[in-house]
Amino acid sequence: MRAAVEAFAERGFHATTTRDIASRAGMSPAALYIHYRTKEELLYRISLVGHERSVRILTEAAEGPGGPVERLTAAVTSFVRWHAERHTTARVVQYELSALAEEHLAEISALRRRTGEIMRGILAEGVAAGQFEIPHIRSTARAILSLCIDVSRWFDPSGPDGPDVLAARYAALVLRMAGAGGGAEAGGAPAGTVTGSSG
Amino acid sequence: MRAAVEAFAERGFHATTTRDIASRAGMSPAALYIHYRTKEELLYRISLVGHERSVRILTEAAEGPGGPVERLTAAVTSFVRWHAERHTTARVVQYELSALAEEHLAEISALRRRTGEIMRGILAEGVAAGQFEIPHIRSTARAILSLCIDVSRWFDPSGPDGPDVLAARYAALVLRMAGAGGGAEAGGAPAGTVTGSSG
DNA sequence: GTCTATATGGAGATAGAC
DNA sequence: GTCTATCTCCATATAGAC
Repeated sequence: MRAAVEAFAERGFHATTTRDIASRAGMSPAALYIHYRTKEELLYRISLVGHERSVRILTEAAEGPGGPVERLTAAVTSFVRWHAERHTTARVVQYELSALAEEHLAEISALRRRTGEIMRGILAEGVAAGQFEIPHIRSTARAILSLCIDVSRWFDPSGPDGPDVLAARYAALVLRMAGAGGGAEAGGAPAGTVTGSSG
Repeated sequence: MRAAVEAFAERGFHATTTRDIASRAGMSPAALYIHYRTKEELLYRISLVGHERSVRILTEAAEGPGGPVERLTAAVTSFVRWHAERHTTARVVQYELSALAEEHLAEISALRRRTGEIMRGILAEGVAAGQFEIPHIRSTARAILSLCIDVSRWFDPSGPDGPDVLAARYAALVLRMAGAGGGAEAGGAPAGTVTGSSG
């Protein structure tokens, strides 16, 4: 499975051969079929684990300590960090959906809808508490998730910023998108500044 | 070429067969090879045209009328609109880079670097003019472009929001990311509100 | 559970007539 | 510039010994 993740991430699902996966795993091509019935099932397993992880990350943030600001910060921080640290896996999880069989895609799509719901929940909570100012929750939630997901497309581990730095910067950007920061410190305050306590 | 764009967008480059492209174009498979030497060259042409268009869109916005706020708004609006309206093409342009031959990828990469430079220029101009407040220009520019590009991945023409509505919402989000809006109207003002005149 | 060997199908690309 | 017919290669997946 690790070999398949690497190969799919490098070349894409369709450009990857079962021979490539097998040789990375130190096996013969035939040995793969003991563990997975088809190449697509291998992709499905990878995709399922990754999507379950995404839902878990966001759920833990959404139910975590603190108020909406802390929860949104936690959600973006850990979601971005995962997409950066595990950009290889994430790339397969996020960009190879069209290669899934129909019934597998349906199952995965349900998990993806769940991530949208969780993000909208965090934003709505913040608006209700008067801590966010968001003209259109649905679009904003989608934009935030889009921003996080796309990290896996361009992230380069040899680049200047590591996952933690990137995650912090993105969390600050997202707080701005959500109109957080109260009415007092706008414009002048550093984007990293966060109101509220706890952690 | 239009047939190839459609096929690549639907299935991905590697999953698309030359027979599929040919039949969409109402040709025999052999006829393709009169116009393009290989399937990869077809992708390269599509990618090149798309990237040149991206650079042109951003350049026109960056050199357009008004100040930094108007220019950033114009850049995001037209860039997002293109990724939504032409999401089929954009998907191929943005997500099939790994299928390009080495020398073609090098040429395309130069154009992609150019888009980053243009966006950083707009942001730097705004910071210098005191109209943007941006802790880290490079990351912010990359995030803004990432946000726009990723539109082509998820955009659904049958969804509730058309390209124009989406573009306007994204422009408003991006102004927030840039810390625009002066120091006066923070928190309370609708995200669509823009300071500055001209147009 | 792994191997070697292979069945089977379909891919990209070309030949040569028109 | 387009066609039909086809070459050649390599893909996924299986068979059967160990």
